[in-house]
Amino acid sequence: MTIQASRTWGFNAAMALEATERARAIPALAEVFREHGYDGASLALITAATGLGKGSLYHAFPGGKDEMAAAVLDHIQHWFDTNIYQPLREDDPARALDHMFRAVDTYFHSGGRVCIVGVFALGEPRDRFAAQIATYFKDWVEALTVCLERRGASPEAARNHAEDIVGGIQGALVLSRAADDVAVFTRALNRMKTSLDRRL
Amino acid sequence: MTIQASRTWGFNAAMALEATERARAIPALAEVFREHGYDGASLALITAATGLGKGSLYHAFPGGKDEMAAAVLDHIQHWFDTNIYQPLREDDPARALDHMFRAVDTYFHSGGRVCIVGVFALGEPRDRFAAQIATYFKDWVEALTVCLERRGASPEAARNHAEDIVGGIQGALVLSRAADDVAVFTRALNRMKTSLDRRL
DNA sequence: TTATGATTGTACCGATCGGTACAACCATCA
DNA sequence: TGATGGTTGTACCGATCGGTACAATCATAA
Repeated sequence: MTIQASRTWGFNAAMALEATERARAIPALAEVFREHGYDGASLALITAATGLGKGSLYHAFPGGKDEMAAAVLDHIQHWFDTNIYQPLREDDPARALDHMFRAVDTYFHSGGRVCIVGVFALGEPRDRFAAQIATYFKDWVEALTVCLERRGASPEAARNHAEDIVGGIQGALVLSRAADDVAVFTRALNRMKTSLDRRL
Repeated sequence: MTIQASRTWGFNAAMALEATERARAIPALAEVFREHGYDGASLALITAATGLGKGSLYHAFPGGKDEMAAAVLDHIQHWFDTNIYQPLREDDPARALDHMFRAVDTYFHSGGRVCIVGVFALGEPRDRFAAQIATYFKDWVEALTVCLERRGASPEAARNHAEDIVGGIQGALVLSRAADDVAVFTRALNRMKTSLDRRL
């Protein structure tokens, strides 16, 4: 549709097309990496999930699996940045926090979905994507710290609480997945939300 | 030494030998699975880490990688049970809690070491070892709940706090690994320790 | 309609995977 | 010393890995 039309644009249409093809493949790629990890995401699984043959895949991602995973991480980073970190830094603190918890609950399917960045952080591709992994969590903690400070917490108290929350979310994902029970995640999230009132 | 001597014991010496050979290999196996995950732990890495050839390896673990990983999980479960869960259930609560935090800090090398069970829970071998993974966390939460109840907390408060702590430890391992900074883990652990006083 | 160039399915590559088979080895015991 | 049986190194298996090459295909522009 839009793709077919874009073919007639002329000069740099190829670049735009390539970009939209990449973007179109990323959700499926993310799901494969999320469910099988980096090593477990074989080309066979990837072609099946994306519906793209090896030809198209390596046309869009000349760097192979490495570039696919990097693109997925970039996409996630961008999504969290605009949808969660920015509001935490700039919007009304109470509103931004409430929004964050709702967005996190939705994004992780109430704990039924695991965090790719967390999976990568614990697994073997840790070193390959170390920078992107570190940035994801660092930005989250920092944005949340800013938000809690604006809400009245001292710098150290805000940072401590922010680390507790971001870590708590990751831990809740682990426990929820281990028990195969999304209620674990939901409970943990609710406790963090109420802890906002208890802790200043 | 002891192994050579056990060769002359007679009748069921073979079984004892096999058992000790298994036990001797388990620490190295655990390290490989911890650092590379289940899929990433190739037979090449395993033979290198254990110093055992394929012949010996499949003699001690006829079930292959599956049995090796299961043996590692069993060993971990047993270690946590005797060293952490049992004291939580039976010893003086304050002493058991203090002991738990110290043991956890030591076991995970202050966050430099990752939790194999957590890695398995998030990764692809999740279904294969689902029962062992679920038990590990369930037992931990339950033992900790018992301890907090004996310390005076209500059943729900105890359970909530226990889930927060076990989840918090797992989350702190993720964050610590992502940032490649063990201080993150140490800080989180200290905060949990002090939260014991704040929360009843 | 034909020429062009982007797109893609498919055959194939060497490497490595987990696992098996088996011959050589070695300490024991008669 | 020679026979025995547990132990182990090594060659090999089919399958699959990530990646490459390339010919067939297709929509477009002339």
